[in-house]
Amino acid sequence: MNLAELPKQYDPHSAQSRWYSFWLEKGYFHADPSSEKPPYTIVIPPPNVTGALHLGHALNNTIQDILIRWRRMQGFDSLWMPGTDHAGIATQAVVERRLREEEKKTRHDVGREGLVERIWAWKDEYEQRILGQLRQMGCSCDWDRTRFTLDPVCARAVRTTFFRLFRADKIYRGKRLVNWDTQLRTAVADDEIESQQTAGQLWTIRYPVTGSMEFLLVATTRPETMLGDTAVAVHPSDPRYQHLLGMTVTLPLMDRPIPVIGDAILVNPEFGTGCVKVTPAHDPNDYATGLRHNLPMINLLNPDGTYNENAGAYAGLPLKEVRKRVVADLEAQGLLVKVEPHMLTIPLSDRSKTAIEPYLSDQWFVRMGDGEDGQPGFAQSAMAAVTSGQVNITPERYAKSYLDWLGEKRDWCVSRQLWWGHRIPIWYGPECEEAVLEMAFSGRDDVAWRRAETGGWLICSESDLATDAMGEVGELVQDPDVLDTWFSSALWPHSTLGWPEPTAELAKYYPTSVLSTARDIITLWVARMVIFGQFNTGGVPFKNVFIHPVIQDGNGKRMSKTAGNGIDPVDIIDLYGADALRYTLALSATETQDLRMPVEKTRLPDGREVNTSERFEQGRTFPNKLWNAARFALMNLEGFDPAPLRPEEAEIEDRWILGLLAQTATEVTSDLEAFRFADATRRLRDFTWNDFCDWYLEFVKARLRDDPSRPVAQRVIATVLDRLCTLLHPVMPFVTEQIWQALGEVAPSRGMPVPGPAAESVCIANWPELRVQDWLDEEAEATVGQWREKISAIRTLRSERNIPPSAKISPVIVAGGEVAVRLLRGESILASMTNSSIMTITEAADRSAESATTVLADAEVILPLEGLIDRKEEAAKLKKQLADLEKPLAGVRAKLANEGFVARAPTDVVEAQKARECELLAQIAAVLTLLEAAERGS
RNA sequence: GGGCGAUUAGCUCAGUUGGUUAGAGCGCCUGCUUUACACGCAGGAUGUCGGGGGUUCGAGUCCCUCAUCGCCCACCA
Repeated sequence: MNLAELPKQYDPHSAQSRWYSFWLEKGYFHADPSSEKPPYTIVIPPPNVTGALHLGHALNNTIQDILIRWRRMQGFDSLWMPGTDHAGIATQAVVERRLREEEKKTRHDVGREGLVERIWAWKDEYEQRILGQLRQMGCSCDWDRTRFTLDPVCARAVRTTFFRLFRADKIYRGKRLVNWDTQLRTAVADDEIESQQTAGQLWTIRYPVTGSMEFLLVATTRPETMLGDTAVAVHPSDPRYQHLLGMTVTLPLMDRPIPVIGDAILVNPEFGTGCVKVTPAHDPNDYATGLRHNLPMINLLNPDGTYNENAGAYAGLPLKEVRKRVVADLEAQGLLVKVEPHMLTIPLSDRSKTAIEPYLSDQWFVRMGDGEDGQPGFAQSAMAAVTSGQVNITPERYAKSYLDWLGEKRDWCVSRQLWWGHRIPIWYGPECEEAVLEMAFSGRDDVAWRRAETGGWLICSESDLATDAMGEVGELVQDPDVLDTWFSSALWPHSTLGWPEPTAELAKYYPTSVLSTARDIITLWVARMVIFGQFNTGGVPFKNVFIHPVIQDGNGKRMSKTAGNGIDPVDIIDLYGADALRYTLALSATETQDLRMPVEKTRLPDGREVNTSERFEQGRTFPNKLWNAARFALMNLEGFDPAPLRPEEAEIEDRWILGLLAQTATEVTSDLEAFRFADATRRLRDFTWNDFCDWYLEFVKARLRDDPSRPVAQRVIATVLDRLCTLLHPVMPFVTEQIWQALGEVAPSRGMPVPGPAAESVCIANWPELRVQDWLDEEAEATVGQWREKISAIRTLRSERNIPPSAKISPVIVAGGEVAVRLLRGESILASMTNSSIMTITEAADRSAESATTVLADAEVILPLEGLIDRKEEAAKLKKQLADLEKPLAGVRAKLANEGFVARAPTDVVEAQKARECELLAQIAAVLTLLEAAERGS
């Protein structure tokens, strides 16, 4: 092995570029539906093409790559389907913003085609960037299959789905109160809204009772909406207003009579005046009230947020201006009673950050509820998928939010008044007899129609219809709206596999194995994938859902670009390498719902100041540790001879490390099966660092120099390193490949009990399936445990007495019977690991000599230090040992003195306490003897 | 208002079904360029397990309650 190739410090960047292209060349990431191997599939949650990947993506993709690489090594035909999401409103919003800022233009200036063209250009740029970042992270996606939610394959799936929904009457058009974004001029989903606490005002207005001197007082936070009031509601049993029920009040400013109605749902008689103005077209509660009482619904708003002709004198004015004037006019007429400060939460659009207006408009909805025939609807079936266990959610608690949300069975508004997205495949046809349609589309099973509520026809088609498809009868006009982004996202697990075509991919890889995502889209995305998966394919889209934690900064705040507390995964890769990023994230992926990363600033080599977190340091040190363990191995593998060796034929420390390796491999496998990424990673770290490096490699150093058992040690080292590379590869693909390749040069054939040729890449090496019972060795475990304990005791004595590391001493271990037998085999090991000249293990020793002593449970460790120690100090130390032993003894005795404990605790627990008592007493006796000797001597 | 989660060492977190003296990493202190690694080695210090109550022979762990923080949902005339 050329040591020049093995620098002391591992260089992650050269390994990254070298091995990623190697993997691509070899085609390891490509899944093959014709292969005999069983499938293992993950579809990537497609990142939005709005921008670059953030740390949350890095975490999620690390998790997915761990699973995919692990299963690939286990012999599965692993498919990780990559792709990106067009993210309708989000992407259009950023491109529109840029248009405004850079060219001072609106989307109307550039037109529909012009805008969409610009968004495609944006998409191309960001898609490349995102996919590039995934590659930088080492993600083993099947790039040949990369999809985009707006590409022809996905578009086909969207069309077909919409058409089938339409035909099955699962989708309908209706006027509903929606959340309207007046800036983007589109409906937005409930989930695309965030609430903001604001200091507002509460206006109390006087409504004169028609034909009377009486007034009703109503309070409102939005006085401008009064123009659209169509009733005033009181509680039906409120004694104050009984006499007014059925009468009318005159709506000020509009001079319109509106009824006084009784409504027990809307009105809380305890609150305010007990009178509520009802504006059905501009408030969700009022809308419901309007439906209950069959009230007129007066829409005051134009799509752009100005008031329309229904607002009378206020028509054409923007909403804020209307408010000002309405308040002023009311005040002028003496109808404004008071204005009070009032805290309220206003809904803001996620994308444009402008206030959302409830707005009555025509939209498309997917029916979620059960059918009139009693057949379970979409929501019900999707709930059943989880309650029946067809879909498993981890951690379990998240099943609740899924079920709660679906339980509401709210219809899903799928239309958006945007230009970027899948155009709704609906054409509005002229009023005519149905026979005309049958004629026009005879013989076509890809066209379906339904009467529109507003007259004419709604015609749905899987393929585009020409405007003149109905000839002279009239023009067809396509619905200008597009579908909610989540419509295409909901199809992702099957659309990416080619549905509705009966592809080999669909047959083999569907349903997918795991979906990994964050909890905020359990409802938006996960639930809807189940719904459309069931509708289109008759089966669930995935067997497991893993919900990973959300990354926050050190103060528990969400990371965000605007707050400046975000960590860019690419910066972390630049600083520490991809393996470091992945390792740290894997180590952090516990079952908690939040994951905190204290953020700090640092400077990159190129001088740029970026955010990082000290937590990534461990991602830097661990690969380096592994790298150096490998260097040590490679330096010592000269003359490596790959002969067969059974664990039981090896030395005691060999048997110990091999047993531990087998146990670790088994535990790591079950951790991964249960999505316990942090446990798996921590276990591997501990084994590598605390067992293999700290102890095993130190144990065998002497053997590797000149010892007949050198070849055996070499075989063990090669085996452990080989298996460690495979176990760690899913977490740290680059450093493990680098080591694997280097190891291949000196030990192309390796392994135990019978060596075999190593795979050409650790990517495709076999995952360790070590039968623990074949490798575990209790005797070795006990013996090495003894060694470790004694070595630590000697080291502590040396350190406490300030014995320089260079000073050779000759410790004595006084141990009885069985313990001594076990220790004897390790005399040389103990000596070399404590820098001792001679190690004496005996059953008796002279306690009067000048020495430092520690009393262990089964032995005394004596450091003869003639002339080097202060007897008084030694006596003090012994007294401290005594105190340290008496404290637990008191505890044990208190327990044993407790009759309840002795009577009720399990026998083994009581016995353990008794044994502990004996042990402590023996230790105390030994310390007392030493103490006497010490005091006599001084 | 409803739900979920968190609260353990200075920081970030583990702590399986209750059972010896509560752990790790980082940070801190002491010593070491010991031939793989100073991104390292050896040793060390540091905890009223958020407060209170309860169940139990025994509680970081189970129950109740309060407090603080975070997230989600709903509502706010």
